[in-house]
Amino acid sequence: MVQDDVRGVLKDFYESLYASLGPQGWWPGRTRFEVIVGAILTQNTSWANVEKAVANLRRARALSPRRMHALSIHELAGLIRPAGYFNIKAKRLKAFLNHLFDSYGDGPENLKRLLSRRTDALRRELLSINGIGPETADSILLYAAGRPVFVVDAYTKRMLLRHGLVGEGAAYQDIQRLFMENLPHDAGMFNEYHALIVRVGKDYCRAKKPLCDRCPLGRFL
DNA sequence: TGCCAGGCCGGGT
DNA sequence: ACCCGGCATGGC
Repeated sequence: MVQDDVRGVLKDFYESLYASLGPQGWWPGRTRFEVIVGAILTQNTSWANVEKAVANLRRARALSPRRMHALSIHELAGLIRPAGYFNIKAKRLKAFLNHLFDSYGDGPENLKRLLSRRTDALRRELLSINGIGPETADSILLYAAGRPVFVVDAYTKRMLLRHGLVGEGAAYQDIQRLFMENLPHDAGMFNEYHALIVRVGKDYCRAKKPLCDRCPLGRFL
């Protein structure tokens, strides 16, 4: 498939999804810190379970870097239990907070200073934290820092696979490049595009039901 | 009732 | 550079 076809298809997907479902208003979190917490908690986990964990954190007044940092890893694990993998994820949240406070101090501006680094440096820094991989880092870049970075997830890969735009062996970077080399680097559009893909994946499709009637893209997912 | 959900790490080849 | 087992809850 030639480059212009890919470009047109990616653009058509976006327009079809947006036309049928409208703006999704992501990320579903109130603050930048909450976005980061949600990004870690939702790793291989349904958002419904993440919401329960976030509600627990809110009830415990633990949704600020300082308050969460003050919790023991055991207390934190107890609060995020509904999100699954709670021991691992408690460790990952702690790893992020330890990095934040060690490198940017304990002042109220520490998160703001981290998130104002240049995009490529920030991405590498996030990836260096144990528990933050490519998708989590890019979710933070796009949804917490507002950078024009395309977020790739399992739904994205399935969409491209089922439309024959990539092969089974396609890596995260391959898929991200496909979007970023063929679309304008517009954070608002990348925001909606990823959110729309997830919306369709969640509401209209199943992993073992490749073809789904009612899907805005016809054969999508 | 098993399968799946908005991944990532660590150890092994 | 891949490949794989482990991590865990809740909804359908």
